[in-house]
Amino acid sequence: MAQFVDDRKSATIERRAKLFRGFADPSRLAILGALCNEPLAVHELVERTKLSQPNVSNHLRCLLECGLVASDRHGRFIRYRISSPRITVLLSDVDALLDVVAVGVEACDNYREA
Amino acid sequence: MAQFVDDRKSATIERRAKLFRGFADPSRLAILGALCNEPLAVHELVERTKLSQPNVSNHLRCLLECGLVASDRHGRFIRYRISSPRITVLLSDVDALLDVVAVGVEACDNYREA
DNA sequence: ACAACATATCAGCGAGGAGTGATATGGCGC
DNA sequence: GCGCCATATCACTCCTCGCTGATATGTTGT
Repeated sequence: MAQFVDDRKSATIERRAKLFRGFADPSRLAILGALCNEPLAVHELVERTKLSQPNVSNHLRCLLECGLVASDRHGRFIRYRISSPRITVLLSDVDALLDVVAVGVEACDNYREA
Repeated sequence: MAQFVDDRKSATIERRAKLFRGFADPSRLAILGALCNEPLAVHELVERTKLSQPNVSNHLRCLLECGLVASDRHGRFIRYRISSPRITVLLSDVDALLDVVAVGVEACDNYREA
């Protein structure tokens, strides 16, 4: 197992933190989760996530820039999809971890209930 | 592969987001990373992460409440350790994902450089 | 009991980011 | 070309969270 760096200013750590923040929002998680099942156009994402259209677009731009999703134009629709299966793996890992720590996480009030 | 829920208000998604937020901070990542290598007392974490002592304590309380770390008193020291190997797995998977998307994540300016 | 060290707690400040609403751009069919 | 639909952009507000500084609690040796 690779040793982890511990200096908070390390570039490695900052990259990790930045990536985690990409996932640390219910709206983006909803979008990513939906895209893990199947590629979808924006208006479909709006329907399923019940977010406003500008909101979805904003998040998609961010996810696109970060390389977490990719997009193809199909007529006047733009279809978004997960860029790598590793994302699905990551989400599954979180669920696995939640099996162990879910109670504690619920209880922790350092973060509000979203 | 399990289907992911897509409604942003789902309890599942909110739990995931909350857990991700636990990891979405350089300071906590530094602490967790250090603890992945070996159990450590607070003052040792302070040395390695170069964070202030109250700051480390605050993060540790959060991580403890969330069940991500555990603690044992040894004399006047309190030794903290990772609560589950799944955490190490999660961190490794993030690094794996970063191998693919690191460039994009660096470039994305929706989040500042921490 | 007192001094010294280890850790925890808390209030207050400051900054980053999520959501909204209005608006702009772009492609399609008639 | 003109509406219409799909998507993107932007300014603004509110709220949340991380850090600091001062202080409290706790433990060990002498």
